[in-house]
Amino acid sequence: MALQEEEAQPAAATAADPLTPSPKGSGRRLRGAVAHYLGTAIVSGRIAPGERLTGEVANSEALDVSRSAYREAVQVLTAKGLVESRPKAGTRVLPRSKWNMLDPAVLAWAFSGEPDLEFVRDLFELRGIVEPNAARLAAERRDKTDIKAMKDAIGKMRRHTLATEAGRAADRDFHDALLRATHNSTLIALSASIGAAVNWTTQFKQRARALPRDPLPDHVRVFDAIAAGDGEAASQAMRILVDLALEDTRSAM
Amino acid sequence: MALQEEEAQPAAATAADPLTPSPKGSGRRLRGAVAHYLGTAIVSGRIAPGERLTGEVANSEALDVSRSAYREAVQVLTAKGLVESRPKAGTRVLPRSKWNMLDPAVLAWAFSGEPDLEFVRDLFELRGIVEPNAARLAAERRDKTDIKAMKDAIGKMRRHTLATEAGRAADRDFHDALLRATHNSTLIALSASIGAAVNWTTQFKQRARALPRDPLPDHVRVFDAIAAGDGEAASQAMRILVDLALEDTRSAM
DNA sequence: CAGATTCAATTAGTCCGACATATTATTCGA
DNA sequence: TCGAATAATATGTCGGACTAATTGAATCTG
Repeated sequence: MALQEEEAQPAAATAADPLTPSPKGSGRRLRGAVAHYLGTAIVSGRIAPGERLTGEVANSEALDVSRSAYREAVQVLTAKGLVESRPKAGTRVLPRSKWNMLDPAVLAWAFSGEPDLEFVRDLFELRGIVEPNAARLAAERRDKTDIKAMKDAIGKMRRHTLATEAGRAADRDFHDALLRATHNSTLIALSASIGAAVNWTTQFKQRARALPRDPLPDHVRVFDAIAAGDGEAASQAMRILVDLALEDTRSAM
Repeated sequence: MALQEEEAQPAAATAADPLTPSPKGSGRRLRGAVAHYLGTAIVSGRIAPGERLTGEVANSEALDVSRSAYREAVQVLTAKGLVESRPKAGTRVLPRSKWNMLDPAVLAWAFSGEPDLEFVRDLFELRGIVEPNAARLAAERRDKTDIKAMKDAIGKMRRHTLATEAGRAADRDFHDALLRATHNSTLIALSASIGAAVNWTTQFKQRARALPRDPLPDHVRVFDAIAAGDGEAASQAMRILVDLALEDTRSAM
């Protein structure tokens, strides 16, 4: 039940260690680890909506952190709509409809374990709606900087395969650059969410050992249309790209 | 500079009172007031990206709150991507591209003052992309509960005008019910954001004394198409609705 | 006996003061 | 001039005490 056991312990714990900040030393801050622990517990369903989580005093000392750190972690969850705290009533998990599913951290928690297939479908549906339209806007508004960013991402994708982390990063960079090229702050805010979907998808396809298609040509087609300023073509190309990605992922499931 | 002055003070403060939780008593919690204060200060641009806000000790005592409460407020801002804190370096405002613009609280802060016209345009663009497609999905997936919720909202819209708060709430309810009818968790998460846009828009049109169009027929058309299960018609009707709303707002600016 | 009211128990909210830790900036030495 | 040890500084964490709000039960009243 402890957070950072004294030193090397033969990994004898029956239940999975609740908190281990990160491999070497202390990566993120302590409260970040607590937030991650509670966040994954909630998103994964281990603590169901409506349930009351243990009181601050008890829970904080069970996790072996100060009440201050624990509370700050809970504030983060509250800010993301996962829980709600009231005196005497305690801290309750809110219904899923209140959760900020598009928050990058929530997405990370959702994907840290076995992600819900239905949720992956939802994210793809969002991509299918947003990205083609975003591509159209990008084609109309992109400036030299945007084109360069996308070109660089394409170049990196060409050099690295999707099996490597660098390749996946390049993929994410491309979609990120595209969203930025729309110069729409709300779409840019969606970049992190869509990036998470893209990233997890490719990783999943890798894991399923099903990498039948080279995604590069699709991306190049989108890029060319945007660089040429052809909104309609960009939208069409992006729709195909997303559809194919969805198909690949579906078949890999 | 004080948060809650002893009692009735003749409002003699030169600078606007930084924190006054809410009219009667203490509506939201203290840290909520601090977060609101800092949040609006950042979103409104009074503290520009890259700037460093005053140290915790100094700032907390300037606001007349404990350092704990102040820190918890900062955690909220951190969770929403507005700031980033590191030891010795202090707490800096992050670039706008890192902000969770779609977070309900951030939207509320953005609309608490004079909202940025460009941002309103961005939100409308998002509506224009998301809502027609959402209407299509809603037409395909809605169940009896969804239809009832939308029907109720339409009924309320019929009874109250948009000049009243009840009318605006009904408008929001309709769009919220529509997004929920898609049964897509990411779109439901967008409901709060889109609702904020809808709400602010109608309010703005009211303020400009320009209420030329009765929005009810448009909404009814969307509802009928969804109830009938006609996705294409629902999408078309919603596109018209959003376009008209955008046009009205644009002319009111 | 049903309903409203008071009251006490519980839990989060706030406060304070101290120490630990991580970075940056500086200073010293090769 | 450059690099490494060092000091200063702001956040991070801790612990305990007290406050305030809310709930649920006991109690009083109609």
